Amino acid sequence: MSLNLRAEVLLKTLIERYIADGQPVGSRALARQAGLELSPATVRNVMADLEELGLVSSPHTSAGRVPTELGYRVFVDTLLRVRPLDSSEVRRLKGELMTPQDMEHLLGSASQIMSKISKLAGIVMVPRRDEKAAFRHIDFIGLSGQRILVILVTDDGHVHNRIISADRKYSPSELVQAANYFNDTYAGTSLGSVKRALLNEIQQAGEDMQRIVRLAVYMARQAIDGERDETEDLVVSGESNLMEIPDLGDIHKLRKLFDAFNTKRDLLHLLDQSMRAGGVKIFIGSEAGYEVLEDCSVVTAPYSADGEVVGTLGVIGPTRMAYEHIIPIVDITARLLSAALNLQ
Amino acid sequence: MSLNLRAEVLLKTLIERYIADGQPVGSRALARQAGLELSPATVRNVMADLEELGLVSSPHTSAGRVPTELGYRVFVDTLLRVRPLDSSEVRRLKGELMTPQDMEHLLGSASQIMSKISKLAGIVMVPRRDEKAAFRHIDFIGLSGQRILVILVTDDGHVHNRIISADRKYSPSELVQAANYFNDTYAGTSLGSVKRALLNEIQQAGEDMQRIVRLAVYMARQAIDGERDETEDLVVSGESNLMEIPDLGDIHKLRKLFDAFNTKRDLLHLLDQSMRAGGVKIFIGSEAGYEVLEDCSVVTAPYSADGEVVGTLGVIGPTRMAYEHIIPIVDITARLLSAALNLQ
DNA sequence: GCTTGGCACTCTACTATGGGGAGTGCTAAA
DNA sequence: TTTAGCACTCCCCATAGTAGAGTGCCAAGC
Repeated sequence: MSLNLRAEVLLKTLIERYIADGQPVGSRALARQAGLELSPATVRNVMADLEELGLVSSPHTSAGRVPTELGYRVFVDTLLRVRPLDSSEVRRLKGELMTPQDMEHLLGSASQIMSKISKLAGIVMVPRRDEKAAFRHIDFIGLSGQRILVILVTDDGHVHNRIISADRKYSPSELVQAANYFNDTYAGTSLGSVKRALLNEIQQAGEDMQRIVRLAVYMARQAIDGERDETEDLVVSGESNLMEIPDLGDIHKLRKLFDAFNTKRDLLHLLDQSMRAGGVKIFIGSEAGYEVLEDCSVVTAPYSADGEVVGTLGVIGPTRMAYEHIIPIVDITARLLSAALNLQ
Repeated sequence: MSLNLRAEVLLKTLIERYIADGQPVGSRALARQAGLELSPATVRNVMADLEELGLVSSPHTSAGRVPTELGYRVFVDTLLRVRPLDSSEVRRLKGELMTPQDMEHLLGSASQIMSKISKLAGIVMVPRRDEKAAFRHIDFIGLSGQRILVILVTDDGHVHNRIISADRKYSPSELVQAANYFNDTYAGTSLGSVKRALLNEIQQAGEDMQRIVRLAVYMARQAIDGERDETEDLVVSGESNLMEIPDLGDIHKLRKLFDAFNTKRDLLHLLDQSMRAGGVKIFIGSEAGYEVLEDCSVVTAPYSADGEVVGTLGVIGPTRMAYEHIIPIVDITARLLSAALNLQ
């Protein structure tokens, strides 16, 4: 794909203009705005070339031109100059993310602040509870009947709790003993090894194993293995911002998008994809391969804790979004979130 | 307001018909459907009376009649016969709510199942963390730097955690001692008295108070007093169902409604109102006094734990909703949730 | 050979116009 | 009190016409 300078300038101008007001851009307006001293007729010739290359298209014969997904692609890859973030916005981001709070709130704040500044929807993937995370502390607290509240704390400051039904009622002291055994034996070990060790213990100990240990093992396994609730893996904010965007006017498509926010599966896959690559990544329209994201773009960036990438965050909006503004928002938010997490 | 039998039957038929297909109902259709052997002309006379009473209105001269808010009010208060829930739906509700799970998940399930069965939006108010709730257990876990993770468990099985910054770094054994002191001294006391006792201790102990106690007091106060996060007081599900309802077609109004779901304040007030009255309560359109709920109705019912009302749940949908179906859904869900909570 | 002005053409958006249909209110008769 | 009849109103929809924007192409100009 070889574009001469003039074609590039015109494509860039066209897309900027289209992003600004959402109307197809005609040759006259483009000629005036590009600052190239060209007549509309010449611009029309160039447009014909760009159309042949699949970078622009026209909705109908006598409308102006509109960028295609490929056009946006070329734009963000080679023509776009990102605009550094306002210092006031940076301050706002820092204010939200640099106040000490636990991970859950931190991710929520990140999502919200992105959506507020971008006026689009913010998404943050919750880090997978890694098998590498170290076990730190467990508590067993008896509730009524045979129900027991298990609280499991991992080294990254995550607190998981789950209610389980035991085989019988246990006394408070039994529960404390069980917890103590556990905390003494496994503190600092990774969850993965805890799990393996538990399997061993169960197999070797057999019948003569102390009941209290068996209880501890049983409960902790439930807490560690507990199926992950996929709907809690993703934090979404500002969805309703998308309702005011005329590009996404079709209420049925919008509904599907909102369902995707609730289901979360597809979005998680998408975010997962962008975990590998460092830095900001942009998915334009159907590129991502998800039908619901038609007419939408997703700008993502991975964030890290302790020097290791643990998740991704981003912004979802219409394909026609102000990329030069959104990209630094996502970028900076990812950096600040990483910084905040590294403190923990 | 005196309605004779015939007028009542016609009003009831009109509203049922309007709820079913959303079109203004004409005299001819109404005469046929009401089963009263009346001519359209007679029906027209009755309609004129009902219009005078403010129970119906017509969008324009030659359209049929449509119920007003007042009409709906009379309908739900005096004309409506609720339809008992399908046994399959009851089974579904029981299946969701009778599996053991902690309160957080329970409320989420209740909200979701209501929205699924009603195909509208489900809302569940999270019980206020009552000062009457008893303190059960506290844990202090050191994180990096001076950050400490406080885990507070109350008698109702609620787990609160919060990260606080201490004045210096504390060793694990210091933290364990602090927790022990705390658990031994206050277990079983209500949060309210804990708070009062803490204030006393701080004032009396002065300088000679053991540092470890002071730490415990400080941290626990932070955990107990911690400002409540209003956005976590309400669980909303199935919002996107509302996007498919033609009555709420105006995207701007819908947007405002969705914002209300996110802000949650107004909805919480509304739910709070209906806590006092027992049983199902219905708010029709602007009756509730919230602009965003124009064209919407809210069906609510309080739920209880240990014989005391602790919260409210409900369904939000268009004014033109199938009340006779929605009411039992909300009613039964509230009962089942209460039952599930009483087990805890 | 690229650029430009000119021109015919196309397509949309908006407005005006005019039936067709549904439903009403009113009146007079049963 | 109920009913049939009738004139009237208003919406909905299809049709037609117009103005405007923008295109593609051609031929002339630099």
